[in-house]
Amino acid sequence: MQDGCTVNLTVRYIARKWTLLILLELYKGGDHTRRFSELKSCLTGITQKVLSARLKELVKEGLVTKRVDDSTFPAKSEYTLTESGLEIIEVIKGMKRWSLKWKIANIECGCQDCSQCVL
Amino acid sequence: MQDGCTVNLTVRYIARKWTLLILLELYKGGDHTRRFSELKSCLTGITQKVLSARLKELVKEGLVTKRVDDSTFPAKSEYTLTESGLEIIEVIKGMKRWSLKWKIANIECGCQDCSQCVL
DNA sequence: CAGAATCCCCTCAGATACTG
DNA sequence: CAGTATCTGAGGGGATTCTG
Repeated sequence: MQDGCTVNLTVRYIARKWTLLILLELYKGGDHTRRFSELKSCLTGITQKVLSARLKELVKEGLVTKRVDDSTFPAKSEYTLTESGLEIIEVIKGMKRWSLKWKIANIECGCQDCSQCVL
Repeated sequence: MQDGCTVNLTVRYIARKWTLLILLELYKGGDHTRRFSELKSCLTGITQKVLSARLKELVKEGLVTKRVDDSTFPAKSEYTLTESGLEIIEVIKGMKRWSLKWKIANIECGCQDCSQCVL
């Protein structure tokens, strides 16, 4: 399986729909932390199922940690970027520089992670 | 469409199955050039249909140029990395460093683009 | 609030066969 | 050699409903 190559795997991993956007939202949050509901409302159009699945994947791969506060009801869930999560943001910044320079598909982009954004 | 974000688009673009592997094969070739049949035999398991489709996409987005030599029969087709193609390889190197450090899914990887490879 | 469970659609990629 | 055409299956993601 050539699919098994490390770089390829990583790229395919973060390219799953919504994954990169979730990472960027966490990066923007204070302490690189966001609640489930915050992510849900930031990421227009995402479904709970997908958000939940992506977060679970990210936790599993160590890019994000999860903390549940059940002192209150309903319980709150907070998700935070880990060290590896922060480091992959740096790689993504490099990718962003490339994409702004070369404009895949000449897309005019007006949303969060472009010229004016955090990256 | 949050999908429209530049970085996200770029990542999803090169994460299509085989795309990254094709770029790496071209990078390894002399003058960053490879023939269709060479790519076909290097990339074990790829079908002509998919190889053809990916190359067409890469040419369209300007990462690769195509040159046809029809002075002979059958005609030969050569594909070469462009400047933007070469630059994205550099970004991919950054991604590779990350993936070797953090090992997505703890995959043991023995193939071309890992520790011993060109990247 | 933060999910889990179903159902459904639809794209992507593989297999195969054909052509200039 | 370098593709194109057609068919098919698997899986990813959307919509909706239910629960601790």
